[in-house]
Amino acid sequence: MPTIKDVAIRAGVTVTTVSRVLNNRGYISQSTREKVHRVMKEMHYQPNEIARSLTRKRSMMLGMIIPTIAHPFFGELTNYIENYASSLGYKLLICNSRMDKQKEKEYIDMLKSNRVDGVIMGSHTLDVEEYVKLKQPIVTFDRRIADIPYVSSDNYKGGVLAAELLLNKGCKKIAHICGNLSLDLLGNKRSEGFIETLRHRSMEPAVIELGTDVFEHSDYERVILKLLQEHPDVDGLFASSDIIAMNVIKVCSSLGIKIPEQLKLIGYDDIQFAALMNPSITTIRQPLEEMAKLAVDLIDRLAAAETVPLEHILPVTIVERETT
Amino acid sequence: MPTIKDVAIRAGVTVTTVSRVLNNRGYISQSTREKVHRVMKEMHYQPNEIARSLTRKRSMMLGMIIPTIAHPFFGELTNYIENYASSLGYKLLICNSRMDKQKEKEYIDMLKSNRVDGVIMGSHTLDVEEYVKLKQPIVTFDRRIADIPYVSSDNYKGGVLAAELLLNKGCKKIAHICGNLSLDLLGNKRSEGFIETLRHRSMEPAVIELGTDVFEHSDYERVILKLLQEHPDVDGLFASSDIIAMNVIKVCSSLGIKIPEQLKLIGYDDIQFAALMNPSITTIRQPLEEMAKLAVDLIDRLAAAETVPLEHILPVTIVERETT
DNA sequence: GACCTTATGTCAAGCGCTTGACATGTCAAA
DNA sequence: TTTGACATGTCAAGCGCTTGACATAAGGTC
Repeated sequence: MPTIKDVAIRAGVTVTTVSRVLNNRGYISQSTREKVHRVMKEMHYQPNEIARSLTRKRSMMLGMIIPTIAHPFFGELTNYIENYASSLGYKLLICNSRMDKQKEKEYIDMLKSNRVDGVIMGSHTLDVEEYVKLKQPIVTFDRRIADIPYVSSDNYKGGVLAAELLLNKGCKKIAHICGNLSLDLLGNKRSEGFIETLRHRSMEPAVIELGTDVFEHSDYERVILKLLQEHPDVDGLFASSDIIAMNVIKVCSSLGIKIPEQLKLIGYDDIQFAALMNPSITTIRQPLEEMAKLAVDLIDRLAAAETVPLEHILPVTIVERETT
Repeated sequence: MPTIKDVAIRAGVTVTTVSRVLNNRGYISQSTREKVHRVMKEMHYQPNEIARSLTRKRSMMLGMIIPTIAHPFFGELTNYIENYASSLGYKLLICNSRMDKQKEKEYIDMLKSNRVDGVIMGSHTLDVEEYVKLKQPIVTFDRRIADIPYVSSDNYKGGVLAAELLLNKGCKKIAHICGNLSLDLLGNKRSEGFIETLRHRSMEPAVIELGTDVFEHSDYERVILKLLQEHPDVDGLFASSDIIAMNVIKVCSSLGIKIPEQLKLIGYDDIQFAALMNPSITTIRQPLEEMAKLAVDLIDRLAAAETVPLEHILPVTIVERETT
């Protein structure tokens, strides 16, 4: 591959001159500029970004750590993040932590070594100090850690909305299935909002907590089956993610429980499949695209040494479909 | 951040010595090695991978270009690729081309500039010459271009299996919905295998081709609706992807067509949602994990200047579920 | 004519790391 | 004592690019 030096020689100027036209700095005559450009074309010159990163001390690279990109929620989120990041000139390095503490740690070290300009954390098995020792700008999804800026949807409000809709639909016996509450995630507020709202109406929902293993769907089905068998009178259910809701539909179908006639179901996230499911899922919609943009903007501003507010809670909306 | 020089000074040796212990080369006494390691720990030293990439002329970075990571097929594929790549020490840069020729071109340039060690192409809007000018190792998914190695499932066989199953189930009027055949993709062989098998039995399926826009699901529904209305007697349908099959289920449900009683449906890919759908989808399974590993291995060998075979067609299996 | 401004370039150090070439010391065998 | 084989380090060039510091020349202004 030709280097800047090769271009300079061929164009009959010095590397500084070539660098100047490359970076639009200093004074360069039109004719020189054109000649340099022509030579670059001729030689198929592509500036070596690695070398540039080294001198500029800026890699224009972002790291993103998530449980797995195969999960539709993270897939959609990452998609938005990559789209927006690339429009700002950033590249995206993805890291599937698989919710493994060790891997998460290794990825953090790797990202540091690669001098990424910032990291977006969507996987949270680590303790506070691990984050803090990271010197790069960080933004977190759905978790508040020390003084690291975070982005989340209004989880509490989402829970409230779900409760109110089930109540309005006349549900008498309500249940809730949520992820593992032992992880310190803001997503847990969905459950809080939901439960507290019901309690205001003197109702106590049956609550079931799932394991931390995002990948084991068969486990989901087992737990849901148990819930539905132990509480056959349940007529309203709030699942803390659309994936869980999909599993509920599946189990109900096998049990012959009709949705929404016998059981009304609400999910959370509004991933694309919520609408594609049969029946399509009523859900609490997170504004994923805005959340993604916000996260990238925060990193961008942090990288420019700006100080940014810590808390970024975006509004949710309820999307009514066929399950209610 | 401390540099190798800082470590050297603090440890009372030269940078060469530190570099040697970092890379395990040459002779280093146990005591020196330990001292250096201790100092690195103390200073929280992290070797600058950018600088290392520059001298080694090896970035240990792979680029992956796909239409969108939000699509579950690519999400799952990318997940496997990242998992395996990271086990070999590679990092993964993702690029969502959105099936946009211009973007695809820009990403290719970007990856070249960043001197990635290889690129995995899963998005194919570009013409042959664009690929060939790329000097890095490339591997392609589902497309044969010049002498670039490619990985795909046995698409033709998949089509045959689907046809045979529908026939065995006694379907009399069969239809097929496929992606856009104008793109030069190996996936088109699914349709070939399917149609040719039916013709051997003197049947001619109704075939509908979808647009190239992977993102416009509402378009899918419209087309499917039209097919089902124009051919109300269709009792067997092969969709060339599970996503399409999901849309079919949705439309059938709205039309009151019972699956599998009135219509038997087969998808392709076996993405996770195929099993989660209601009814769960019978589908042709691609061995995604092996395909992912194979692609990474190919890149790895290409990067080591090995020559590798061009064609890598992996076997498919049919997974029977509730839609047949 | 002296001085300033603007235009157009060149020089060379430095970013953090690797590595071939070279020096020095130690020790056992001849 | 000499020699050779290790063992343990150091020197310095180079990877490709950026950039502050420094020429040089051409016009303008007073």
